[in-house]
Amino acid sequence: MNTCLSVVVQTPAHSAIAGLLSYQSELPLAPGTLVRVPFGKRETLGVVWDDDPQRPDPELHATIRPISGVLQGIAPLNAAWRQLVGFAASYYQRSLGEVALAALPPQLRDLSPTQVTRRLKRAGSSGAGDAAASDLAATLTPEQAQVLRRFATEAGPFLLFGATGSGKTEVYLQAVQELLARDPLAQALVMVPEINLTPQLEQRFRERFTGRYGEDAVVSMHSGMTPAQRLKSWLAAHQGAARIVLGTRMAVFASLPGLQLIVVDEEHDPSYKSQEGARYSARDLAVYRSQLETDPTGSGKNCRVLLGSATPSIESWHHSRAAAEGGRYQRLLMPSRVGSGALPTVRLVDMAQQPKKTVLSPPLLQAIAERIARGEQSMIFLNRRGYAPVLQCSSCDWKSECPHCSAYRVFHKLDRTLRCHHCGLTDRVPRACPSCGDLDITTLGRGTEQLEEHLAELLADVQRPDGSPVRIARIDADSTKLKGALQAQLAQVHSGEVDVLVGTQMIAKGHDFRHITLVAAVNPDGALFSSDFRASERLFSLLMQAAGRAGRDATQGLKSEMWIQTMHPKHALFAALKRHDFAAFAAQQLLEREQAGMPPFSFQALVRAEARSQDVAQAFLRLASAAAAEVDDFARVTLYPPVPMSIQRVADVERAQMLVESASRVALQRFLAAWHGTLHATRGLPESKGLIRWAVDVDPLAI
DNA sequence: AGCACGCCGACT
DNA sequence: GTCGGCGTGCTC
Repeated sequence: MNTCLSVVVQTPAHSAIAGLLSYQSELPLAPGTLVRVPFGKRETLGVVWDDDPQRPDPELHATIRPISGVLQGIAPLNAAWRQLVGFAASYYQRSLGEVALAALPPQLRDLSPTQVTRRLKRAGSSGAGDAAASDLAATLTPEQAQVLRRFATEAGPFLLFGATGSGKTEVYLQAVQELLARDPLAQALVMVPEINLTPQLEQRFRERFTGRYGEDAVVSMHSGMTPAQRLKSWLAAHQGAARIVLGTRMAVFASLPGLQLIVVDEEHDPSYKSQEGARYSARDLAVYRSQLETDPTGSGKNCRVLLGSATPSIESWHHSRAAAEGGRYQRLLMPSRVGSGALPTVRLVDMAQQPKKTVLSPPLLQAIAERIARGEQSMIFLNRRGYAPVLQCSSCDWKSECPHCSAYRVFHKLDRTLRCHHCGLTDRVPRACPSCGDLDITTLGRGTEQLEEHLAELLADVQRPDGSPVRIARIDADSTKLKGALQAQLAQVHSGEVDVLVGTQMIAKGHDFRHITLVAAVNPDGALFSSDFRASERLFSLLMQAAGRAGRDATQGLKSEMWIQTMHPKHALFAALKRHDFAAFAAQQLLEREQAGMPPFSFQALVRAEARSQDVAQAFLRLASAAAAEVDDFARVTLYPPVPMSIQRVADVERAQMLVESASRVALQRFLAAWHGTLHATRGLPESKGLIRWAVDVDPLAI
C-alpha cells in the first residue's frame, strides 16, 4: 500500500507550483528525509515535508509519481530546521523549495545517491582529538567575566556592545568553551560577516578547540569553499561530529541537531543581508532560530543567541533598550579596551579652511610623516577604487559614461583602462576624446590608486628610522583580485614592511593591526547628506571600526589618532565620534527615525522590477500597485509610487522599485503574502511584456 | 530555474 | 536540406 508524501523541490521563485508536491512512496518517510524525485523530464533532490492540512486533496491531481529513491544514511532534517526554512520562505516571500534547497550543500543535489553514500563513509572515519588542552586559559577582564556571568544566567537574546579591542572574541570563545564542556552533544554556530576578511577569528577558534575536540570539531561554511568541502562540513554538522560551525550568512541554515548557541559577530554588518535570491537577514534569522531551538516550557532544549558589535545596528540597539521601555534583548556592556589600550584621539580637519582641491591637508601629512619617522604605521581610507571615478574632456562635455549603465566608467591608471564597476565593461583609456578628438582629457575626483601615487610624491623626502625610503601599500578589490593576494598584503602590513596603507573599507573590518597609530578618512562626506537614511549609520560604523584599527597595541594606545578630513566638522556625527559615543549617535538616529516614521519605527519592503525599458518596469509596478487595493490588509500599508533605482540602468537592464511601508510588521507580512499572487498575475498581463524579473525585498537595507 | 518543444536564418 | 537562435510553457 503506497503512501502519499509532501515533498519540496527547487522550484522557481514565483512559479505556480511553488508549494508542496505530492509523490508516492512504498514506505512512509519521516518529514525531513532527503529523497530523489522525478521532476518533469529530470530527477532532482527533494525534502519530505510536513503535511499541510490546508492543502487541497492531492488525490485530485491526475498524476502522482513515485519517488525515485531515498538518500540512505542521512538522518532526516529536524523540525527546527524545517520550521526555520518555512519561516524564512514565508517572511522573505520566496518559495519553500527555493529556500530549502539553497540551504543544502549543492553537491547533495548534484551527486547521485551512491556518490553521496561514498562521501558519507569517508567523512565518518575521522579521528577524535587528543586530550592535549592547547589553550592557555585566558585571564578575563572584569568586564568579560561580568558579561559571561550574565550570559550564562539570564535569558536572551543578548546584544554584546563592546568597544573595538574590548575582547569580544574571547567572550565568544569562553561561551562556546563553557557550552561544549558542559554538554558533549552541544553544538555552536558562530557567524562572521566575511570569513576571508577575518581569518584571525577562524584561527583562534581552531587553536582553542581542535586540540581538545579533534580536527573536525570546527568546520567552516562559506561560499568560498569548494563544493566537496561544503558537503563535508555540512555532513559533519548534520551528524553532530562538528561541534562548532564557523561561517558566513549561509551558515544560519546549517543543520545542527545539537544547536545551543549562536554567535553573530559584527552583527551590524550589511553582508548578513543577502542581496540575491531569498533576501534574508542571517542576523534576524539567527535570533528567530534561537527561539525555535528553545523549548518555551524551559524544561527542554535551550539555545542562546549573542549578537556582538562595537557599533550595533540601530535596530538591534533599539531592541536592547530597557525592558521597561519595551526592549527584548539583554544589552551587555564592555566599554573598555583590554590592557591599557585607549581609543584613539579623533582629529577633525576642516577642509573648508584648506585650499580648494586639497587631497591631504598639511597637518595630516605632517602627522603621517612623524609616524613614519618613528617607525609607526598609518592607514588611510578612501572609499573609491581606481585612479579617478570620472574621465572628462576639457573642450567638449564628454564624460566617461558607461554605454550600458547609468554610471561613469572609472579610470584605472595602472593598467590604463576605463572600467565600469557595475557591468565590468573594460576598454583601454582613449588617447583623445572619443567625442571631439581633443587630446586634453582630464580626471575628475580621485580614487585609491591616485591617493597612493600622491602620497608617494608627498612623502618622497620622508625617511624611516633606519634611513630607508617610505613604503606605501594599497589594499582594495583590485590589488587583491588574485587568490592569496590579500593574505600576502596583510602579512606585509603585520610584519612592518609597510609604513602607509591606503585602501577602501575592506581594510577597516576586523584586522588586528598592532602597529598602526594613525587612521585617516580622507573624504567621508558623501554619506553625510545621502538620500539613504541608513548612510550615516554606515558611515559612523565604518569610522568607528576604522578608528578601532589604531592603537591596538597597548603601549601605543595613548598617542594613536583618527583623522577625518571634512567640509562639515560641526556635524553631530563627528561630534559623537570624537567622544567615541555610539550611544549618543544612536539616540540621535532613533529620534530622527521616529520623527520620520522610519525603521525601526516602521517596517518596509521593496518590490524591484527589471526590464529592457524603464517604462515597462514602472508599468508593472504601477499595475501591481493599483491591484493592491483589493488585497487583505491594504488599509494598513502605504504604497509609494514606483521610482527608478539609484543606479537606474545596469548592463542595459532598466531597474525600478516601489516601497511598501507599514507601522505593523504583521500587517506588512499579511499584505505581502496576499499580494504575491497579484504580482504574479500582473507579470502575465500584456502591459508587463518585456519584464525580465521582479522580486520582493523585505526589510531592505538600502532604499 | 531547467529542459523541452517550436518555428525561422547561415552552413557541411 | 540540417544546426541552432531563444520565445513560450510545463514540472506532483
